[in-house]
Amino acid sequence: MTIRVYNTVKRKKEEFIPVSGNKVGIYACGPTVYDYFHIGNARIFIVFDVIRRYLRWRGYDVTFVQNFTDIDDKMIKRANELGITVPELADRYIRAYFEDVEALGVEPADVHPKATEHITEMIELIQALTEKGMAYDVDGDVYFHTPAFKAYGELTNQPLDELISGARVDVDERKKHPLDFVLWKKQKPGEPAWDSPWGKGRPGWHIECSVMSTKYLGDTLDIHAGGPDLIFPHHENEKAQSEGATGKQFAKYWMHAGYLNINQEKMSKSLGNFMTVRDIRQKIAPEVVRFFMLSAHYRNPINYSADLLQQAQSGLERLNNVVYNLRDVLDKLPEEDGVSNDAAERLAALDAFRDRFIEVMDDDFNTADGLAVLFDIARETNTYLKNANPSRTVVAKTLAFFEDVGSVLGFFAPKEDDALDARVNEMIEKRQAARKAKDWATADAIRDELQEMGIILEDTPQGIRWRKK
RNA sequence: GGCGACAUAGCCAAGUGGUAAGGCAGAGGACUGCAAAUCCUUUAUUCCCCGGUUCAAAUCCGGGUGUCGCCUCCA
Repeated sequence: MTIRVYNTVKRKKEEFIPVSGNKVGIYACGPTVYDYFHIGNARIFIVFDVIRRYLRWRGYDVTFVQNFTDIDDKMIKRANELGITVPELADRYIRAYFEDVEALGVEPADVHPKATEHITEMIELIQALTEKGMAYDVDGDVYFHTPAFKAYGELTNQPLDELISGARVDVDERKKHPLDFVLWKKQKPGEPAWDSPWGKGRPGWHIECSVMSTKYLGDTLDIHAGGPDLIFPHHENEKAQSEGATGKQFAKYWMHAGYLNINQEKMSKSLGNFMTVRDIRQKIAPEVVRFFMLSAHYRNPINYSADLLQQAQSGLERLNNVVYNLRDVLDKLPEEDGVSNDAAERLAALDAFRDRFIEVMDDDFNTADGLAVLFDIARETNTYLKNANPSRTVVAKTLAFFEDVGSVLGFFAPKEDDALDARVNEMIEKRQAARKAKDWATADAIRDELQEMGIILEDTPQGIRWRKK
């Protein structure tokens, strides 16, 4: 069984075969660091974090590159508003990016290149395009000439003239073709600028990604990923620049996630209907946001609402509970193996679940189905844990299974907090004493107090258990 | 105008030819001092509508309806 991936450029699922053996290079367009990112952006980060983890888990040697756009119109405008320099602005929001993304369980990329650190390479690429007659200079601005690239429109699935007819923007008279786009922008007074053969200026948006992707991953990327609103013009333009310059295929697979909607409408900065991860983190565990994103297929649009997040939270709690219970039971189990007579059956079932997980994830990363597999194991595990004498091997292997699959989806990592543990244990002892004396009022008061501390206490047939909310 | 996506129970959602996964919420039961957690049972004769192909369709084809998106910066 091989992995199948939906390729935007082909508009269908294809077998995933990397360009070069076991190595997989993934480039994902990163944020423009002029503000906190919103939960629509977060979906992209989470989705491609899981895809990257999964490919690695399946044995591929993955290099994941995600850039920061740290120079463009929005950066300059925002820096001016805040009265700081563009690099200061970038620094502030790059730091915020890493904080928010860590909370969401997204691993840092292998390389996080910044646009401003690759100006030289961008100039070289623009020069190469100019020499090939695919780009032209008009008074310090350099444009890419779209008709010079025959396959222009392939990714968008639209011929050039159709793209023009729908255009909503006034055409710049200096351009040879309405869809020609800027590679190098002439400096305006007060703007940051770099020297170039065309005078002082700064790079256009699309050229950045062409340079930063191929610099770290080679001329042909295995996967180029990004948000769906980047397909046109950003990715179409990147493709034209890169393939125009190298004559080679730029990306073997183009992957795009679905939108995150709010009130049935795309969440976006320009519509102003966005919520940042920064804000939402105060109210809801970022882990729940992650679970919510993964509970639908990555290419389908999902609608965001407080109610849906609540549903996600309940679902995730169920899974977290079973993992918690496994750890708790394992702690208390004697070293020698229990005598559960269906141990062999349980271990075989675990293997079957693992196969199922791989099967659904191999099919274009179906995390919704992957989670369904976990819910099935959860039910069977909960039943098994009611066993008076569970096998230590079964419990340990089941826990290992959850942690292993969790390492792909980004859940179930153990958390340590010893100081709190001591305090909680003390309170539990007091409560047990009260219960023994049938002093239910005191017992319940202690339980309420723990609840305030974010600790949920349960009296199960197997004994007292507590967990952090 | 062109290109595209989506429509499955109260809600979320998987499933692309073989007779409707999973989760949340609800109901009943078991367990329990209570609560929580957990387990069992239960909730779609049916997958937006109308035609067609087929032994067989939620899945394929044609037509329609509705919602959303891209063709400007956006993930």
